[in-house]
Amino acid sequence: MAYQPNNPLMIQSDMSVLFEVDHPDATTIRHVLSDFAELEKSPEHVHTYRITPLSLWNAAASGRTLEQILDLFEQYSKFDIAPNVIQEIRDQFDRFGLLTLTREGDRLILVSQDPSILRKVFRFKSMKPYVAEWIDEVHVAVTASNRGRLKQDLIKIGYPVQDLAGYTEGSPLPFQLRESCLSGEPFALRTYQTVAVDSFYAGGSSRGGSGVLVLPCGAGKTVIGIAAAAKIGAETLILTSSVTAARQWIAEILDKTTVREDQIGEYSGAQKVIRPITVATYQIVSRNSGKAVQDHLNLFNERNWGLIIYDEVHLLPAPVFRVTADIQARRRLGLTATLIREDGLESDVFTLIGPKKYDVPWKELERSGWIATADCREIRVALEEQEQINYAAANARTQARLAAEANGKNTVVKRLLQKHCEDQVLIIGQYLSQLKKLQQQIQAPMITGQTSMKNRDELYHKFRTGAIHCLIVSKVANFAIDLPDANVAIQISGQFGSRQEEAQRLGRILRPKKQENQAYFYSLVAKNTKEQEFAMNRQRFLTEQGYAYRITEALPAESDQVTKEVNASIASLDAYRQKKRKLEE
DNA sequence: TAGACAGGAA
DNA sequence: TGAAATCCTGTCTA
Repeated sequence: MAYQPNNPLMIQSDMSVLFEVDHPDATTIRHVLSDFAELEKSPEHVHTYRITPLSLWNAAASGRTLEQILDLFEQYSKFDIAPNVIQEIRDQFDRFGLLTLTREGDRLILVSQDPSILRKVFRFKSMKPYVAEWIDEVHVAVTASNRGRLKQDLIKIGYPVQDLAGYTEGSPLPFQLRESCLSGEPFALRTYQTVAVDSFYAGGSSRGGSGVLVLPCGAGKTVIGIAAAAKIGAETLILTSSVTAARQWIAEILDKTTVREDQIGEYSGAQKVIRPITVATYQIVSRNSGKAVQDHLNLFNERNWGLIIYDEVHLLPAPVFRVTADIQARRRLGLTATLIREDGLESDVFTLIGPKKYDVPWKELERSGWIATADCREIRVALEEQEQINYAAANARTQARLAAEANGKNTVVKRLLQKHCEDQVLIIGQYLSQLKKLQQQIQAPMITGQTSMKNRDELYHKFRTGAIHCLIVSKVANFAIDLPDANVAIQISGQFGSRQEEAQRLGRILRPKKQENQAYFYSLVAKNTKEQEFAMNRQRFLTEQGYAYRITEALPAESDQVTKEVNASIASLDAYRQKKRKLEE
């Protein structure tokens, strides 16, 4: 193969891949590429991916073959590829499955077809304590209680192990999915949900049964978790990130399965009920105050669980990993919208919960109509003259804040509100002071952490029924799962470069719409500031999913007259809607 | 024996 | 890099 100027991929010897995204086959290429490489940068024309050992192992685990990767290179690479790159990919790819962990009676055996591998592994000092007995050249017995820690240490030295040691079945708890919800609506798994459950379970009792499923918000993670539990048919422990999420799980299980109310327990601060199906919060498990920690750890041994589900695995606190390391004999299912963790504990997810088993591309769901089509725009707002002076003089710490609170953003918000006066709009921001200021200017209701639950419910209700069409929300939007759906989101500031947050916020508006299945996501960014860099990092995840951000510049600030007109039009629209609603009732 | 509220943790 | 939200626990009131 020689130089192919029209091909879009450049694979470099530092394991980075440059990808020209304007290529006609970009969608297909991204689909394969994102399975074995991580997106690092995604500006307009050329995206940078990085191939890491972990990304290759995850690819191997979710069923990608080395041939598929090499075919992609063959077909689309601009230059000849340095042999060391191919070698490295082959090497890492082959490493997955080189070592397997199996069971023999109550002993765990580390197996390798190649005796030199085992010798190499146990030359590491950190590995020596695990040896119980060298059975022969290719079989080493290891202490069973260290299953989790052994896997962690193995991955640290670069040898992921395929865990085939099987699981304890757990106490049986047979139940089925209903054919219709309690409301009478018919209920059935969607095709991709069935595929997800099957790929989690695939391979039978030893191979299948532990891993992570990656699904976008709104794709029905709960339903998939429930279906997996039903398939296994054993007592199940579900760990969630908040009490609201826990209650939602309970409600969904009651709604969609034959499980009785007296079979489900909530284990949280409010009540600590352990039943065949128990839903607990991470908080209570990871909390360590005196003797309480022991009580909560016992939760894992309290019953003979056949499955442990980790909801929102990307939020899993480090202490829960420690507990999880000890319970490797139980089936584990991780659910998440993104495997990315800003704290870099991805390898712990890989070893202690399991490898990625299935990944639904957002774009695919969009095509089949399960989620709305999103139009994402980044609008760059110039700083005012005085702001520029302040910005230049400030230290790095205050610079970020100054950029986030740029005055010009408010004007843009007003203009967007005018444009979307027929839509349900969420305005999301990071700083309370900024949100308050905006609130004074546009007279829309606001929800923050301080807003009482009663007040929130009332506002949610009004927003859902359309009595109000614009809601300002603070960081509550990241956690509150009962936040109503909107079709327009305006992000006026965000937390540094959190990709995870960006994904969550977009997820807010992706639920399918009744009429036009179209959503709008605007991200307001101060021009020529740190915020522009943060925004780039934030958008990486969405670019990975195939969303293109269109970047536009805001027009110069407008007069107060515009503001007044916009306010008037919002007020009259609200009044109109209220009247219409009353008439309907 | 709930519910409200404040304070601590991470 | 820092602000804001969460959950949990303990105390007080009716």
